[in-house]
Amino acid sequence: MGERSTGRRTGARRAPLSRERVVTTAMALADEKGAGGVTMRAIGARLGVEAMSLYNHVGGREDILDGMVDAVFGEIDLPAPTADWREAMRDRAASSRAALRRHPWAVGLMDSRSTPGPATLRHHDAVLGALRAGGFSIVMAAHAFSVIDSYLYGFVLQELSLPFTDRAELDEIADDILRDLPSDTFPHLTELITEHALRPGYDYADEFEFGLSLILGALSPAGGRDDG
Amino acid sequence: MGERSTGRRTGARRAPLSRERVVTTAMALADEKGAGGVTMRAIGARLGVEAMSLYNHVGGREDILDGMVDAVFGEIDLPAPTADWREAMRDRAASSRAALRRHPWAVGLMDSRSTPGPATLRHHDAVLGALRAGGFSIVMAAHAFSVIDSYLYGFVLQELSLPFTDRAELDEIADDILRDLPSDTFPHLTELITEHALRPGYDYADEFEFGLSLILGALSPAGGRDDG
DNA sequence: TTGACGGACTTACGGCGTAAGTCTAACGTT
DNA sequence: AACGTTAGACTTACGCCGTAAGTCCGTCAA
Repeated sequence: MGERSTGRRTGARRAPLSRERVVTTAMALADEKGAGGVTMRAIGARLGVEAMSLYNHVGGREDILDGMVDAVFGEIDLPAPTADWREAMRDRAASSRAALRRHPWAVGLMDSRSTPGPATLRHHDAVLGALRAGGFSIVMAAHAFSVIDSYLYGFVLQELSLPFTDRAELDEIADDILRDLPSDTFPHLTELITEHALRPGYDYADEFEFGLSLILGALSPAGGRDDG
Repeated sequence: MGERSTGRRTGARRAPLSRERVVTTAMALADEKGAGGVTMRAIGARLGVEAMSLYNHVGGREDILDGMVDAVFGEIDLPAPTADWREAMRDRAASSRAALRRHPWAVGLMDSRSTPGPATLRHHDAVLGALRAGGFSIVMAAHAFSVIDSYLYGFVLQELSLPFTDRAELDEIADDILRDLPSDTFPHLTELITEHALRPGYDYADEFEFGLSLILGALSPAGGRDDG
């Protein structure tokens, strides 16, 4: 049993594991192979370690997923408390959307996770702080937080579940749908596709701005629909 | 090998399988045990059949999940084309939210599914039709559809990922958070919890109405922020 | 009576998360 | 230098999972 050594010498140790390294590796794996690629064995392989060794540093798979979601919140720029709450919200929305698009698995993970991590809590606290600094009462800040975040997450969710990723795929899918349907089965859908989505400059991502402006424009610290 | 019979007699046949029966059973399973409970073996067991028999009627697990999502869309009341587009949108939002809460696994499934089924297409067509009937142009209808649905899905997503389900759990979680934190680590979060969420009548579900009214109020066929 | 065939059946494979137990190299103490 | 402790890796094993492949039987048309 002399060949039991795995090849490493006493001097050439591998970097020590840690919860953070495990979570980071899991994120890289998810970015590359999708949420389904995150398995204990795959993470271990990346780190040059057996799956079971991970249990010395994390509580299990669920713990890793929690860590991943929290890490995504950690990547979002915190809004500063400023009088211009609209700009603060706009910046935060852009930063959040960028993070969620960078890690497309994050939205899907969010709805099954219920214990927020420290970065998540810090993020939420900063958003509330920015709204309070903008003159919102506690109740109105809660309202504003809820609308903005709902819109943000919902938009990204839809954006990510579109059956196409670039223009070529859009054209292909549109053709498929139009060919299958007798053209008047779903007249408004057909209309939308032919006269809007297939037009040269169309990009669903552009819709984000419209909705965000609509919401931010309608919100005000006073609670009504006038400008604050 | 006489005992090979599984007990059924020639006369007492079991109801024949079908894609629809498989999907319906899968939904019941998901409603009861969560999305994780939907396995080929579990569905088969419910139907008194081995897992592999399901493959005679569905394309595989993914096909079943597609069918489940489409079935949820099928449960949503279709908006009628009417001049009062705001009421139509309000009714549809309520019906959608009810369906998504009845089947909490649906939102989580949506983001991994990219081929919409017939009920989904019909639903989308009806919503577009209601907006067009309300006077929206194609482009504005696309805008309106996007904001409303983003808000809707995002709200439900947040609602479902709350770490509590009823008042007692809220109190417990709130206590946990407040106890763990040195009270000024996340001052605005602390403030929100103690002075708002722990108040007697608080219920996060109430936030839905605020955001929906804000969005519907700000929308108009003309595209501006005035009333249509 | 016979032949075809739809649909349920069994078996098997590779992969999953993780419970349980083992082995080893480094460290603090003597 | 010798020794016990211990952290953190390791192996093994269990019961799940989705599904590819092949078998077997009851029904029905001819």
